[in-house]
Amino acid sequence: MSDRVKVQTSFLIEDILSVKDANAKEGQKSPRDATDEAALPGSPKDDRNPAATASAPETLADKPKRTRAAFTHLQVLELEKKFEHQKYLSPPERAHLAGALRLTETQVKIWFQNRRYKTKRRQQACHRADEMPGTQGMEPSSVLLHSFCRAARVEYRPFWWHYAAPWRPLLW
DNA sequence: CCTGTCAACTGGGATC
DNA sequence: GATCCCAGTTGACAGG
Repeated sequence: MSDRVKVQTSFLIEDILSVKDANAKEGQKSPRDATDEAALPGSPKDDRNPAATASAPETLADKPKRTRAAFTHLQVLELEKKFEHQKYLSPPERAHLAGALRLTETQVKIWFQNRRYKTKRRQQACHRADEMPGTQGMEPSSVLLHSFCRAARVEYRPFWWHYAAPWRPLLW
C-alpha cells in the first residue's frame, strides 16, 4: 500500500514524454505491470496471479493485495486514439499497441473490454434519459442520470477532442 | 465515512 | 480446448 505510487497525470507534453522516457529507461511501470510483464497472452484467466511464480499463498493473509494499475496519461491517450478508430483489436494489433505503450497484451485487451462496456453503458443510460419527456416527474435517480448525460457530452477530456470526431455522434 | 472511478477479475456464451 | 467477447463484480484509491 505505502509502496504504491499513484501516477500523477500531467497534461504537459514534457511531463508526458518524460514519463515515457522514464518507463523506457528503467522499466518503471504501474505496480501491476511488474507482475504482468511476465504475463504472456496465454489463458486469459490465468495470466494474472502474481503469486503463480512464487509459492502459492496458503492463507488469506498470505494472499497478495490486489493492485490497480494507473495507466499514464500518454498510455490512456494512445489507447483512446486507437479505440476511437477501432473498437476491436486483432491479436497482432494488440501486441503492437501493447509493445508501443509498454503494457501487456492482457492490459490492452482488458482496457478495450472495459472501454467498450463503459461506452455501451453510457449510451444506454443516455438513451433512457433522453426518452424522458423532460425532467418533469423524474425520480431523483433519473434526474441524476439526465444531468450525467449532459455532463458526459462535455466531459473533461482535454486531449480527447482532438481525436473524437469520427464516432462521437453515438455518445458525444 | 461515503461515493465514484477504473483496472482487474469472474463467469458464461460464442467461435474456431 | 483455447481464446475471445460481454456483463457484472471486486477491490484500491481519491475526493467530497
